[in-house]
Amino acid sequence: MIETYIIEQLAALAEYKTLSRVAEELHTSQPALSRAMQKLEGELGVTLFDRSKNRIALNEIGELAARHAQIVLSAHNEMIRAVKEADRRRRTFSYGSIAPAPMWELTPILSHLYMGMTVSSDLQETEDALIKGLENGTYNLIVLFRPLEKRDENGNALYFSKPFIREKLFVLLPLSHRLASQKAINLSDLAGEKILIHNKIGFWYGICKEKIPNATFLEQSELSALREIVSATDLVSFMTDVSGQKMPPPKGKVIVPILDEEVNVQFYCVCKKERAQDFTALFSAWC
Amino acid sequence: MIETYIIEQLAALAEYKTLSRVAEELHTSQPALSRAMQKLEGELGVTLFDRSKNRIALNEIGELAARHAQIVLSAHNEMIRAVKEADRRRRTFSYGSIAPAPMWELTPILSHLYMGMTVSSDLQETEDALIKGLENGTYNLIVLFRPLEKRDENGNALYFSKPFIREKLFVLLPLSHRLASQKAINLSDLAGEKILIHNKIGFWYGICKEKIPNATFLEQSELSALREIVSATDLVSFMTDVSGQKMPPPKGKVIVPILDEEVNVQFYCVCKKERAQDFTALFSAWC
DNA sequence: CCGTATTACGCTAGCCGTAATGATG
DNA sequence: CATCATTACGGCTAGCGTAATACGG
Repeated sequence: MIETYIIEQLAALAEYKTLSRVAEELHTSQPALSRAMQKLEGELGVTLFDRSKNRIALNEIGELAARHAQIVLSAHNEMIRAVKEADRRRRTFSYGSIAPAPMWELTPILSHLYMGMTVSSDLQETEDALIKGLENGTYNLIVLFRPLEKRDENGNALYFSKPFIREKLFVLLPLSHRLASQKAINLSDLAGEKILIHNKIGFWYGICKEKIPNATFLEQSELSALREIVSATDLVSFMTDVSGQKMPPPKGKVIVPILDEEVNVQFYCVCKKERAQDFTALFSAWC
Repeated sequence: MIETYIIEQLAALAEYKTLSRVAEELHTSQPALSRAMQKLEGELGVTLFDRSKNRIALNEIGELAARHAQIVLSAHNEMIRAVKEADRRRRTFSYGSIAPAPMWELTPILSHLYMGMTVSSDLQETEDALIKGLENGTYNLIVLFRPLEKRDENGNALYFSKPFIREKLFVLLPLSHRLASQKAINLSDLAGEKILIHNKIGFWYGICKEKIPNATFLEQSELSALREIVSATDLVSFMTDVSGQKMPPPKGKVIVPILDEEVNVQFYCVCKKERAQDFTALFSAWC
């Protein structure tokens, strides 16, 4: 049985060539290494080094041993990595969302429900990325804007979906805007406009770009900066009913509802069917 | 850094379930194991066990860790195996031969030339098995009955072949045999005979079976027993000029040369081209 | 109670670092 | 003589085993 520290030293010797260099790299002493390499040869009963009085070098078998040592160390490090990763996952509740608003609601609920655990959330622009994350265990839960109905070959549901909050998109227009007096508009009415938009709003971003022809989108990822620019200019921008509760809409703008069905959204919390019962407490937290 | 003995103990715990059982299997004490498992958790900073006061069991992450431990141990054992195997190979000169006679000559030469090394020789019936052994490193050298001319895609010779001894086959006939008075015969003349034959004579065995139609071969693998039976019966059998030097032919038999070219053999020592220079001393040992 | 895990405690084998030695270019 | 490996030596710690403790079926 070869102890790990010796395997590490052997691999390091193959890399750094001299004991003194290895001693520096591994923060130990030349004599310690000299002894360890002798001990290694003794345990194996095999000569691994060409030695002259003040020079040591791996021989052919020593090189072979060092390559194997590297393999052992890789397995060793992978073991540590995997265990720590598994533990980290066990200690964090991780979910992904297609839009920011559900995260504002869900994270406080989860933090309260799973006390002592870290709650981690990701915003993703596509459903596919979220489903993939749910499948590979990255997410315990995902938030989509539709229930997920996929079934296996026997017709059994693979996922459990639970309605969560609704969210509705509005457009913010300057008072002087040609559409400012409308009761409601369609996204297509904004064709050709210059529009200020936050680029970290999940699926909203794609929907808006898709449904408004020929618009120029001025992107901004800093929320506070975005609000300042909205206030200071006559540019068109967006808000939702949920974001309106979080922060007051800027003065001097008209808030006009949008008629498109795609931006009047019911969100759903989705988890794997077999884990649904683990989340009963969570799913009964809103009703 | 997790020392090997702890990894071994973790893997053993997964297998044997209780510390006391592991203590027996690994020839150590319960307390030593208890401490080591605590130390392991401490180093990883991860809880690996479900504990009650007098019971310990791997939890989910512990099981994961144990599976990885098994992988590390496999790599570890493979390292030791490979190094010892490489060392064993380095200490033995191994060659294969298509027939026994070259071995009688070659082994003494090699033993003398490579003093301190073990000389190991295999008798093989087919050229293919020998060439394969030369390619995969099992043999440093092989003895065939022809030079090996194979070349790589650039027309460079892959092998170096050096003529070795010659050997010629004779048939031993009882004085009363119908062919006993012939000066020489062909193998085909023995068609239909009952023939006593040693089955560990490499390629001779196949050649004889092939060239003598309808003969009945009585096989014997013990050389001394074979000689006794030859002496005591009127069966046909074989010898060669080289085997005749090793031991006197039995009395009461006629020794008749065989004319077939295939049993009048020039042997060749063959090694990989790139190793030919390692064997210059050997190849100049006969000339 | 017997089997099991853990804690307590003293021992010591083994590993370490410093210093000395020897060789080499 | 600067650099490197090895040997010598004393110190110390980490792991050991025994014994004691505690719990559970």
